[in-house]
Amino acid sequence: MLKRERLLKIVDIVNKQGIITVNDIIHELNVSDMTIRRDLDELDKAGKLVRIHGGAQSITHAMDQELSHVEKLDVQVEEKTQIAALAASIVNDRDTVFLGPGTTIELLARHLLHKKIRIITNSYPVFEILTQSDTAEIMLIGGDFRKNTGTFVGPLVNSSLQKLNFTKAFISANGVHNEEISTYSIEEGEAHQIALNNSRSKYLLVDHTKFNREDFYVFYNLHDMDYLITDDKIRSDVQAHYEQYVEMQLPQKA
Amino acid sequence: MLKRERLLKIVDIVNKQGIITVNDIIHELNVSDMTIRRDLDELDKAGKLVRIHGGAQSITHAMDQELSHVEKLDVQVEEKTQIAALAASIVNDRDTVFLGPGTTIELLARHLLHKKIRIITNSYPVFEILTQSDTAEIMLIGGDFRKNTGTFVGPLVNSSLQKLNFTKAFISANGVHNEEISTYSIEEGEAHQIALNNSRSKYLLVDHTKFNREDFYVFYNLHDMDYLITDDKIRSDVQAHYEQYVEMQLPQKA
DNA sequence: ATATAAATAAACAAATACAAACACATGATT
DNA sequence: AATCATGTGTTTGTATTTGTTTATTTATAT
Repeated sequence: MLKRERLLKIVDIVNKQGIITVNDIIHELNVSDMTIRRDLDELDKAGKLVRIHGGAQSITHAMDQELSHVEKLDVQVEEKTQIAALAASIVNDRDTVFLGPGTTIELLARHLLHKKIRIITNSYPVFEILTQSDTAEIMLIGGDFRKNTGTFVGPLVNSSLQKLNFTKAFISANGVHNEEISTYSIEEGEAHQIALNNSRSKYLLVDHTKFNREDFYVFYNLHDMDYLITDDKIRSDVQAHYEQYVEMQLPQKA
Repeated sequence: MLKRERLLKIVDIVNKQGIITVNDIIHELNVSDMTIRRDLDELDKAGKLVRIHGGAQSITHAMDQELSHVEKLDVQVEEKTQIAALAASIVNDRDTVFLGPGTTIELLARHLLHKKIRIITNSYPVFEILTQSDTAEIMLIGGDFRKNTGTFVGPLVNSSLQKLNFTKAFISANGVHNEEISTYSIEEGEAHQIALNNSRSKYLLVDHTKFNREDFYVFYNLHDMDYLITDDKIRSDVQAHYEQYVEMQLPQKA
C-alpha cells in the first residue's frame, strides 16, 4: 500500500470516528506503531487532524472541546460581556455603526446580529461574526492585513474611512490615562482616530483594568469622547476621577 | 508501443483506479521503472495526474484530500483545477498579484500559499484561504459586502483599486462572447475592470463552458487581455475562433 | 508522591523509490 | 551516409520510507 493511500485512510477513519488510538490503526492497516506515529505527526502538521497522546482526533472533534477553552483564554471575559451588552442596548435600527478591533467589540458584534443596521469595521474577527447576520448590511474596510491582531490598517483603510460618516463608533483601547487614550500600534490608532472623527457619537469601551495605564500610541482625547462604557468592578475613586473628562456608563450593580 | 499510447493508457488506469503504484504500471505495460517515472513526471507537469512517492493519483482522487465538501459540489471542478494549476505556474516570487472572486480563483489561491508574493483580492473566500499563508503578504480590498458571492464591491473598492498597480491580475468571468467578457453584476465588473487596467499582465481564467455565453454586464474586451487560460475540453473550433482575439493557454493534451 | 505501564522520540539499519548521467537504439533530417 | 533528436534502459549514487532497538517522556494506579 502506498504511503499516501495510508494517510488518506487514516484521515477517513479519524473523521468518521472522531477520535482514534494508534493501536486501532495498527490493527486496521497492519503497519508498525512508529510508522503510524510518524503518519499522525505528519497529518497533524498538515492540519488534517489533531495529534493527541496515544492517538488522534478529527479537527471538528478537537474544536468542540477547545471552543470553550479558547473563549476562556481571554481575560476579563465577564466584564467585557457586561460592557458589550450595555453598548448593544444603545444601538438602534437604522444606525450606521463603526466597530473597531478587539475582543470587547467582538462580543458587541454578537449582540448586533439581528438589528437592522449598517455596520462598518476594519476587524477581521468582527467581520467574520457579522457575516452570520441576515439583517445587517456589512462593510469591511480593507487594506494591509495584520495577522497577529486580525486588523486591517494602512493608507487604504485611512482613506476609505475618511469618506464615511457614522452615527455611532465603538472603539476599544489598551490604556486610558487621564485624558489620553492609547493603543499599541500607530497604524491602528490612526484608523481609530479617523473613524471617531467621522462619527456623530463616540463610544469608548474599556474594562476596569485599562484605567491609569498607558500604551505606545495616544490616538484620542477622552474629552472628545461622548461616552465611556466600562464594567462595575471599577474602583469608585477611579470612576470619580474619570467622570470629570467624560460621561461614564456602567451596568447596574447586581 | 508508442509513447503517446502508453501515456494515454497510464492516465486511463489512474483515472479508473484513483491511485496506482509504479510497479502496477510496470507489470501492466512491460517497460522499465525509470520510463514509468519519467512518464508520471511528465503527466504530472501536464496536470493529468498527481505524482506521489511510489506512484500517482488521479486529479479527482487528489482533490478529495484538499477540497472541502462544499467545494466539491461546484461544477467543472476538474477543469477548474487544471486551469488553476496552470495559472499558478505562471506566478513568480516577488510578483504583486490581484485575484478576483470565483471558485476557479479560489483554487488558484491554494496553489499560491507558499510563494513569496504580495496578493491583493476583493474576494472574501480567497482571502480566507490566503490567511493560511505565512510567506505571502496579503491585502484585502474592502467595501460593501455581497453575501451571496462573498465579494467586496462598491465605490470604496473601486477607489482603493485605483491606487494600486499589479504585475499580474487573474480574473474569472461568467461569459465570453467574441470580444466581450461579461459577468452578472455591474459592481463586480467595475472592480474587475479597474484591477485589470492597473495590471501589467492580464489573465482571464474561464473553463470551456463559458465560451459563446453572455452575461449581464460586459466589463472588458478580450483584445485587451494578455492571456486566456482554459481547460482542454474546449472544442477545437471554438479554440481556433478565440485565438484570433487573445493568446490562449491550455494544459497539455496527453 | 512514587512506582508501573504505556506511549513516544531518537538513532540506526534495511529496503525501496528516486534522480542524474550515460549508453544504445530508432527514426527523421540533411 | 552522417547527423541529430528522441525515447528507452542501465548504472550509480542519493533520498525516502519503514521497522527495530533503546532511551525518554507521559499517563495511571497505588
